Amino acid sequence: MSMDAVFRALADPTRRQLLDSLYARNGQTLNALCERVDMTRQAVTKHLAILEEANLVTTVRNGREKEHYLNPVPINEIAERWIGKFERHRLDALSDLKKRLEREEP
Amino acid sequence: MSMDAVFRALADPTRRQLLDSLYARNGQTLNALCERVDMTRQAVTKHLAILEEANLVTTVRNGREKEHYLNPVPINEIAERWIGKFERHRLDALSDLKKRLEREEP
DNA sequence: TTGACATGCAACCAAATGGTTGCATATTAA
DNA sequence: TTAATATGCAACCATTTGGTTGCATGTCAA
Repeated sequence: MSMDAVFRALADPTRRQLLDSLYARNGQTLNALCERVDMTRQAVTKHLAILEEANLVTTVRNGREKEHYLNPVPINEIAERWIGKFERHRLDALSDLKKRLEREEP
Repeated sequence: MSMDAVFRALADPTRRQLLDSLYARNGQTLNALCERVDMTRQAVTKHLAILEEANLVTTVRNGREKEHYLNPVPINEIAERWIGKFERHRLDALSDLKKRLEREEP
Protein backbone atom coordinates (compact mmCIF):
# COMPACT_ATOMS: atom_id res chain seq x y z
CA MET A 1 0.00 0.00 0.00
CA SER A 2 2.30 2.73 -1.24
CA MET A 3 1.57 6.30 -0.32
CA ASP A 4 2.36 7.31 -3.89
CA ALA A 5 -0.46 5.18 -5.27
CA VAL A 6 -2.90 6.76 -2.85
CA PHE A 7 -1.89 10.31 -3.73
CA ARG A 8 -2.09 9.61 -7.45
CA ALA A 9 -5.45 7.94 -7.06
CA LEU A 10 -6.79 10.97 -5.23
CA ALA A 11 -5.45 13.34 -7.90
CA ASP A 12 -8.30 12.72 -10.33
CA PRO A 13 -11.65 14.48 -9.74
CA THR A 14 -13.65 11.56 -11.15
CA ARG A 15 -12.02 9.17 -8.70
CA ARG A 16 -12.70 11.51 -5.79
CA GLN A 17 -16.29 11.69 -6.96
CA LEU A 18 -16.47 7.89 -6.99
CA LEU A 19 -15.18 7.83 -3.42
CA ASP A 20 -17.78 10.45 -2.50
CA SER A 21 -20.43 8.29 -4.13
CA LEU A 22 -19.32 5.25 -2.14
CA TYR A 23 -19.19 7.37 0.97
CA ALA A 24 -22.84 8.31 0.39
CA ARG A 25 -23.86 4.73 -0.36
CA ASN A 26 -21.39 1.95 0.29
CA GLY A 27 -21.34 -1.33 -1.62
CA GLN A 28 -22.51 -0.03 -5.00
CA THR A 29 -22.07 -2.07 -8.14
CA LEU A 30 -20.15 -0.87 -11.20
CA ASN A 31 -23.34 -0.03 -13.07
CA ALA A 32 -24.72 1.91 -10.12
CA LEU A 33 -21.53 3.94 -9.92
CA CYS A 34 -21.67 4.60 -13.66
CA GLU A 35 -25.09 6.21 -13.42
CA ARG A 36 -23.74 9.19 -11.50
CA VAL A 37 -20.83 9.80 -13.85
CA ASP A 38 -20.87 11.01 -17.45
CA MET A 39 -18.52 8.55 -19.10
CA THR A 40 -18.48 5.00 -20.38
CA ARG A 41 -18.57 2.01 -18.08
CA GLN A 42 -15.10 0.98 -19.24
CA ALA A 43 -13.63 4.30 -18.18
CA VAL A 44 -15.19 3.92 -14.73
CA THR A 45 -13.77 0.40 -14.53
CA LYS A 46 -10.29 1.84 -15.06
CA HIS A 47 -10.78 4.45 -12.37
CA LEU A 48 -12.03 1.82 -9.94
CA ALA A 49 -9.00 -0.35 -10.74
CA ILE A 50 -6.72 2.53 -9.78
CA LEU A 51 -8.67 3.07 -6.57
CA GLU A 52 -8.41 -0.65 -5.84
CA GLU A 53 -4.69 -0.64 -6.47
CA ALA A 54 -4.35 2.21 -4.00
CA ASN A 55 -6.39 0.13 -1.58
CA LEU A 56 -8.98 2.87 -1.34
CA VAL A 57 -11.72 0.57 -2.60
CA THR A 58 -12.34 -3.07 -1.82
CA THR A 59 -14.61 -5.25 -3.93
CA VAL A 60 -16.77 -8.23 -3.18
CA ARG A 61 -18.03 -10.40 -6.00
CA ASN A 62 -21.68 -11.24 -5.60
CA GLY A 63 -22.85 -13.46 -8.42
CA ARG A 64 -22.63 -11.47 -11.63
CA GLU A 65 -22.39 -8.22 -9.69
CA LYS A 66 -19.40 -6.68 -7.98
CA GLU A 67 -19.92 -4.57 -4.91
CA HIS A 68 -17.52 -1.74 -4.20
CA TYR A 69 -16.67 -0.68 -0.68
CA LEU A 70 -14.84 2.39 0.48
CA ASN A 71 -11.70 1.73 2.48
CA PRO A 72 -10.80 4.90 4.39
CA VAL A 73 -7.68 3.46 5.99
CA PRO A 74 -5.12 4.76 3.44
CA ILE A 75 -6.65 8.23 3.61
CA ASN A 76 -6.41 8.08 7.34
CA GLU A 77 -2.77 7.13 7.10
CA ILE A 78 -2.03 10.01 4.78
CA ALA A 79 -3.71 12.35 7.18
CA GLU A 80 -1.72 10.99 10.09
CA ARG A 81 1.71 10.47 8.55
CA TRP A 82 2.00 13.27 6.06
CA ILE A 83 -0.63 15.92 6.44
CA GLY A 84 -0.41 15.80 10.18
CA LYS A 85 3.08 17.12 10.30
CA PHE A 86 2.16 20.14 8.23
CA GLU A 87 -0.90 20.83 10.30
CA ARG A 88 1.09 20.56 13.48
CA HIS A 89 3.31 23.46 12.58
CA ARG A 90 0.73 25.37 10.62
CA LEU A 91 0.74 28.39 12.91
CA ASP A 92 4.52 28.42 13.18
CA ALA A 93 4.94 28.44 9.43
CA LEU A 94 2.28 31.07 9.01
CA SER A 95 3.83 33.43 11.52
CA ASP A 96 7.20 32.80 9.94
CA LEU A 97 5.83 33.64 6.53
CA LYS A 98 4.15 36.74 7.90
CA LYS A 99 7.37 37.92 9.49
CA ARG A 100 9.27 37.43 6.24
CA LEU A 101 6.69 39.28 4.23
CA GLU A 102 6.74 42.19 6.66
CA ARG A 103 10.52 42.29 6.51
CA GLU A 104 10.47 42.49 2.73
CA GLU A 105 7.71 45.01 2.20
CA PRO A 106 8.41 48.32 3.87
CA MET B 1 -7.46 27.96 -4.45
CA SER B 2 -9.16 24.95 -5.99
CA MET B 3 -9.00 21.65 -4.18
CA ASP B 4 -8.31 19.95 -7.48
CA ALA B 5 -5.07 21.90 -7.96
CA VAL B 6 -3.92 20.91 -4.48
CA PHE B 7 -4.63 17.22 -5.02
CA ARG B 8 -2.88 17.20 -8.37
CA ALA B 9 0.08 19.06 -6.96
CA LEU B 10 0.41 16.48 -4.19
CA ALA B 11 0.22 13.60 -6.68
CA ASP B 12 3.85 13.88 -7.77
CA PRO B 13 6.56 12.41 -5.51
CA THR B 14 9.09 15.09 -6.48
CA ARG B 15 6.70 17.82 -5.44
CA ARG B 16 6.00 16.12 -2.13
CA GLN B 17 9.74 15.86 -1.64
CA LEU B 18 10.06 19.59 -2.31
CA LEU B 19 7.42 20.28 0.31
CA ASP B 20 9.28 18.00 2.71
CA SER B 21 12.45 19.93 1.97
CA LEU B 22 10.74 23.23 2.69
CA TYR B 23 9.24 21.74 5.80
CA ALA B 24 12.75 20.88 6.99
CA ARG B 25 14.13 24.29 6.08
CA ASN B 26 11.74 27.03 5.07
CA GLY B 27 12.62 29.87 2.72
CA GLN B 28 15.04 28.01 0.47
CA THR B 29 16.03 29.38 -2.91
CA LEU B 30 15.50 27.54 -6.18
CA ASN B 31 19.15 26.50 -6.35
CA ALA B 32 19.10 25.22 -2.79
CA LEU B 33 16.03 23.12 -3.56
CA CYS B 34 17.70 21.77 -6.70
CA GLU B 35 20.64 20.38 -4.75
CA ARG B 36 18.46 17.76 -3.05
CA VAL B 37 16.80 16.59 -6.24
CA ASP B 38 18.28 14.71 -9.19
CA MET B 39 16.93 16.71 -12.10
CA THR B 40 17.56 19.94 -13.92
CA ARG B 41 16.82 23.32 -12.41
CA GLN B 42 14.21 23.96 -15.09
CA ALA B 43 12.29 20.85 -14.12
CA VAL B 44 12.28 21.94 -10.48
CA THR B 45 11.06 25.37 -11.58
CA LYS B 46 8.06 23.72 -13.22
CA HIS B 47 7.28 21.69 -10.11
CA LEU B 48 7.51 24.79 -7.95
CA ALA B 49 5.18 26.64 -10.33
CA ILE B 50 2.60 23.91 -9.88
CA LEU B 51 3.01 24.07 -6.11
CA GLU B 52 2.62 27.85 -6.26
CA GLU B 53 -0.50 27.56 -8.38
CA ALA B 54 -1.95 25.22 -5.78
CA ASN B 55 -1.03 27.81 -3.18
CA LEU B 56 1.11 25.27 -1.36
CA VAL B 57 4.22 27.40 -1.79
CA THR B 58 4.60 31.16 -1.53
CA THR B 59 7.63 32.99 -2.89
CA VAL B 60 9.41 36.16 -1.89
CA ARG B 61 11.81 37.79 -4.30
CA ASN B 62 14.99 38.86 -2.58
CA GLY B 63 17.34 40.53 -5.03
CA ARG B 64 18.35 37.95 -7.58
CA GLU B 65 17.22 35.14 -5.32
CA LYS B 66 13.72 33.83 -4.76
CA GLU B 67 12.84 32.38 -1.40
CA HIS B 68 10.23 29.61 -1.23
CA TYR B 69 7.97 29.22 1.76
CA LEU B 70 5.70 26.35 2.61
CA ASN B 71 2.04 27.25 2.96
CA PRO B 72 0.31 24.46 4.88
CA VAL B 73 -3.16 26.05 4.72
CA PRO B 74 -4.45 24.17 1.65
CA ILE B 75 -3.27 20.88 3.10
CA ASN B 76 -5.04 21.72 6.28
CA GLU B 77 -8.22 22.46 4.36
CA ILE B 78 -8.02 19.14 2.55
CA ALA B 79 -7.61 17.39 5.84
CA GLU B 80 -10.57 19.20 7.33
CA ARG B 81 -13.01 19.25 4.42
CA TRP B 82 -12.36 16.01 2.62
CA ILE B 83 -10.22 13.61 4.56
CA GLY B 84 -11.96 14.44 7.79
CA LYS B 85 -15.26 13.00 6.69
CA PHE B 86 -13.68 9.68 5.79
CA GLU B 87 -11.77 9.53 9.04
CA ARG B 88 -14.89 10.33 10.99
CA HIS B 89 -16.66 7.23 9.82
CA ARG B 90 -13.60 5.09 9.50
CA LEU B 91 -14.68 2.57 12.10
CA ASP B 92 -18.23 2.47 10.77
CA ALA B 93 -17.08 1.69 7.27
CA LEU B 94 -14.62 -0.89 8.51
CA SER B 95 -17.20 -2.75 10.54
CA ASP B 96 -19.58 -2.54 7.62
CA LEU B 97 -16.96 -4.01 5.32
CA LYS B 98 -16.18 -6.73 7.81
CA LYS B 99 -19.84 -7.66 8.10
CA ARG B 100 -20.17 -7.87 4.35
CA LEU B 101 -17.10 -9.99 3.99
CA GLU B 102 -18.34 -12.36 6.66
CA ARG B 103 -21.73 -12.59 4.96
CA GLU B 104 -20.10 -13.54 1.66
CA GLU B 105 -17.53 -16.05 2.86
CA PRO B 106 -19.12 -18.98 4.65
C1' DT C 1 -31.77 -23.34 -22.93
C1' DT C 2 -31.69 -18.95 -24.38
C1' DG C 3 -31.71 -14.04 -24.03
C1' DA C 4 -30.68 -10.23 -21.25
C1' DC C 5 -27.66 -8.26 -18.11
C1' DA C 6 -23.08 -7.29 -15.48
C1' DT C 7 -18.60 -7.25 -15.94
C1' DG C 8 -13.73 -8.14 -18.18
C1' DC C 9 -10.23 -7.34 -21.59
C1' DA C 10 -7.62 -5.19 -25.39
C1' DA C 11 -6.52 -2.02 -28.94
C1' DC C 12 -6.45 2.49 -29.98
C1' DC C 13 -6.17 7.73 -29.56
C1' DA C 14 -5.75 12.68 -27.92
C1' DA C 15 -4.09 15.35 -24.47
C1' DA C 16 -1.60 16.13 -20.32
C1' DT C 17 2.67 15.34 -17.77
C1' DG C 18 7.45 15.38 -16.61
C1' DG C 19 11.52 15.87 -18.30
C1' DT C 20 15.22 17.82 -21.43
C1' DT C 21 18.22 21.53 -24.00
C1' DG C 22 19.21 26.21 -25.30
C1' DC C 23 19.13 30.82 -24.68
C1' DA C 24 17.67 35.33 -22.33
C1' DT C 25 17.52 38.41 -18.45
C1' DA C 26 18.66 40.40 -14.09
C1' DT C 27 21.57 41.06 -10.08
C1' DT C 28 25.70 40.80 -7.33
C1' DA C 29 30.69 41.13 -6.55
C1' DA C 30 35.39 41.80 -7.95
C1' DT D 1 32.41 47.44 -16.12
C1' DT D 2 32.55 42.75 -16.41
C1' DA D 3 32.19 38.04 -15.03
C1' DA D 4 29.76 34.96 -12.35
C1' DT D 5 25.46 33.76 -10.37
C1' DA D 6 20.22 33.13 -10.02
C1' DT D 7 16.38 32.82 -12.24
C1' DG D 8 12.96 33.02 -16.48
C1' DC D 9 11.15 31.44 -20.81
C1' DA D 10 10.31 28.51 -24.84
C1' DA D 11 10.65 24.72 -27.85
C1' DC D 12 10.83 20.05 -27.99
C1' DC D 13 10.26 15.01 -26.71
C1' DA D 14 8.82 10.44 -24.48
C1' DT D 15 5.65 8.53 -21.55
C1' DT D 16 1.57 8.43 -18.94
C1' DT D 17 -3.19 9.33 -18.51
C1' DG D 18 -8.02 9.35 -19.37
C1' DG D 19 -11.02 8.35 -22.49
C1' DT D 20 -13.12 5.71 -26.45
C1' DT D 21 -14.92 1.46 -29.28
C1' DG D 22 -15.44 -3.43 -29.96
C1' DC D 23 -15.81 -7.83 -28.47
C1' DA D 24 -15.60 -11.76 -24.95
C1' DT D 25 -17.10 -14.01 -20.79
C1' DG D 26 -19.97 -15.21 -17.06
C1' DT D 27 -24.51 -15.30 -14.57
C1' DC D 28 -29.43 -14.85 -13.78
C1' DA D 29 -34.31 -15.42 -15.15
C1' DA D 30 -38.00 -16.72 -18.15
